Amino acid sequence: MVKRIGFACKWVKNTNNRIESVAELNNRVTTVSWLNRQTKLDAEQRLWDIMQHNLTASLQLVKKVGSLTDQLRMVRLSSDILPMYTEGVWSTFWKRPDVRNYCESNFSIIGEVARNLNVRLSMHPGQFCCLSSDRTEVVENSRLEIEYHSDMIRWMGYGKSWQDFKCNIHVGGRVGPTAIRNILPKLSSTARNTLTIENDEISWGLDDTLKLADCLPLVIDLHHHFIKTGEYILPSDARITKVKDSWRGIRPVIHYSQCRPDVVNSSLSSLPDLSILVASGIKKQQLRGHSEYFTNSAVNSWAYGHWNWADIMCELKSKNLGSQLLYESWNI
DNA sequence: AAGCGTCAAGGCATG
DNA sequence: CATGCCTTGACGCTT
Repeated sequence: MVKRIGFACKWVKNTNNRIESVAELNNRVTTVSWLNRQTKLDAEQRLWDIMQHNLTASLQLVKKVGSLTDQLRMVRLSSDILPMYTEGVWSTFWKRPDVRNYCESNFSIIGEVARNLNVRLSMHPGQFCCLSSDRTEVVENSRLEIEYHSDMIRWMGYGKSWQDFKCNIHVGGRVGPTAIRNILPKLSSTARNTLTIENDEISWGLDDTLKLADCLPLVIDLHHHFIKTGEYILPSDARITKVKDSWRGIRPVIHYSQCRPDVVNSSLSSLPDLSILVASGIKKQQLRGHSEYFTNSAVNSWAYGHWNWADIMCELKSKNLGSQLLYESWNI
């Protein structure tokens, strides 16, 4: 069993101590408002160009990750590969048969390469995907967002069996875990095979996501759990056992990040104490932010204990650079 | 070349 | 009720 460490969405390089995006491995973007200012022809040409670029870049990214040592072969693909896929007006572009054919054949290559190179892939619909909203139109839009990801996952040849791919969401919204449970029968089999539920740091924490352990795998975000509760949860904790069991034999994935050292402003070799930080006037909002690198060695030592039972997705500004450093510090 | 304003969507915190 | 923030840069437009 390979123990993996991964990163999210973007490949960067270090140039003169500055983190710099590598264009040919990363996505291009556009905005609805920009598209609306163009002629339909120009706008659709732009979407076509972005689609071509992003699919090529995603393939190159998977190949790049596939060239790393086994334990670093894990990456989250961006949700922005096909911009406006679920937007009210421009979603029509993505229904064109020529567009769908292009997506289908190119995503299929990405999936094939990932499987050949043993790269573990995932995706993560963003904050606007709220399956547990109390507004029906928001739930419906969120369902479409899930199915957008499911289309990409299916084209890549995943979603055929339980957790051959991870598509991670938060509970989101005001209704709570029950809403997630209730909507599952309305989702595609691809979505039901790939969805995972992550605890957040404000509304729905680990105690809430655990209520879904019988129907979906749970992703514990160690940082979110710390921000919400102040706890450095241990691998031996009974709740961790429940999280692990929710994956039904597949090696789980957890998320890991650290507070920004300039916000915490304390020793980098001891565990920050949440209650002391909050008492000193630091807002939880500020503590939510992710650091550039994993500079706190005490927090790293604690997180290391979790690598035994789960692959670790790093959420860092320094992306692949920071996860590589973490791997090097752990692989002595 | 450099600087600045803009960006689909939800929801929470703040005033 | 209205505004700003979260995340976060990348892009396009102006100077």
